[in-house]
Amino acid sequence: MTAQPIRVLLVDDQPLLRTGFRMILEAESDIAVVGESGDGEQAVADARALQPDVVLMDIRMPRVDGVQATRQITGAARETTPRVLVLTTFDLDEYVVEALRAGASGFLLKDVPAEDLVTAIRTVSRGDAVVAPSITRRLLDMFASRFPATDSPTPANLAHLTDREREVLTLVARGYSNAEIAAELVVSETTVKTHVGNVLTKLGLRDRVQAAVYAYESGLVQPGAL
Amino acid sequence: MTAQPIRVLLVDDQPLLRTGFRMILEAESDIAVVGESGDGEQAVADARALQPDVVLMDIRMPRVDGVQATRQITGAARETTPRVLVLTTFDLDEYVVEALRAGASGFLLKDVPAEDLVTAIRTVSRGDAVVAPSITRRLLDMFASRFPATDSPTPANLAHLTDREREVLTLVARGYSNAEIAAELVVSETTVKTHVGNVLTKLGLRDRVQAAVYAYESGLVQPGAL
DNA sequence: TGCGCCCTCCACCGGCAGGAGGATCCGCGC
DNA sequence: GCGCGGATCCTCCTGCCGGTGGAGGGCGCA
Repeated sequence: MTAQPIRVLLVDDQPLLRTGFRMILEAESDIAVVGESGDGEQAVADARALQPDVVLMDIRMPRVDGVQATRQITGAARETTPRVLVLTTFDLDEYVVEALRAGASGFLLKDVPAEDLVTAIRTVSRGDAVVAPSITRRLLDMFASRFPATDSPTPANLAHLTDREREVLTLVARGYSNAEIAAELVVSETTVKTHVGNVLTKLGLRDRVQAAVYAYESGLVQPGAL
Repeated sequence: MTAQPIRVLLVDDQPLLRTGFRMILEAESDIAVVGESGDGEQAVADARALQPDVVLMDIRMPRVDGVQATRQITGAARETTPRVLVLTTFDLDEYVVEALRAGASGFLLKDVPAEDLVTAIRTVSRGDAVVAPSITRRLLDMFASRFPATDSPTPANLAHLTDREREVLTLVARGYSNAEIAAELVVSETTVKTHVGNVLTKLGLRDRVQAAVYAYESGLVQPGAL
């Protein structure tokens, strides 16, 4: 695959498991196990010293757990940040989400077939991500529940707004006053008030606070887009 | 694998592509292509009539596009909802997210190796999900950026609020007036105004609209939780 | 050409919001 | 006991917001 073999660091508190993985991986000509770490703290140090391409990381470990170790490894601002492939015994959501935030490039269950493991390592080393199917399912579900909005891209009422009104609404939802919106759109404050009034009437809302809430709830604006 | 073969419906506006996929799939003994649809509208009808286990759905199509068709197929409240495996030519985020919301069980790029395609169909038919590695990468990135929450559970400033103030803030973020909040909390409106004033001062905001926005942006309240 | 929709702007007015300033009560820690 | 912070309540005042009513200009469609 590559001229240089993929450098892998094994991190697990069970030596037996590390040995098992090592045997699987060393059977592949393009993969080289460059080290083993027994806990998170050592893993962080080893990752720094050995500069592996991929870190195979158990999530449950003494001292520093896998999530924290992942955070520290991926957080290190270096040229070549190792990719972290997380191993979980159970597909617990909490760990998955945490590790994700920590910057992991993938998740596998420990009962992964040897073949899939090596494939996953190659995938991750390329910069792509890999997630066990059963975990993917949950991820997608969480994702879908997070973004339920577009089912009604324009919740009926939103469609009744003119472009200008929708534009004003988004600015209201940023916390702008009428005067600020007027300045932003280069029109008079009176005009802004007209638009805001129309929005409130059309959406059946009372004041601009409810309009801002509506903007978020309808998906017109989304958290983080600020 | 199963006694009954996996029933697959092919949806793509290019007949040539359908034929190609059909040839690949029919070489597998546990997979049966039960139909082909040339556009989204027909796909919805076929899915209803043929009751496939898996729908292989192109995203770009005339009339009704793949996202809409997916929504209608997965949205149909029936015993056995077909799993939808979406095919994209490019790994465009927009389509992926849209299809996700629509209830798709997976995403593959059209240049997927034949072997991976059949594996994916088997995975999806089991109820698991499958996503092409390059797309997974993006999904994880979006995920991580979407849930920065735990890193700063309380964006510093939020922590400075008292319980009562935080309570008032969440009600402000629901679009409640001071009078309504007073009624809800069974205190006088004056008290509410005091709390709101404290919140604005502590968070460095100007008015309740900005407070509502802050509540959403900080994650104190979340869309859909209404 | 005329109708309708949208964007633009104005004046007037009532109301709620938010700031200033001060006050009481309670619980907690020194 | 005393101080401190939080929750509760009050008045006065200013200002922005939102409602009402009206008006002109541009653009598309019948």
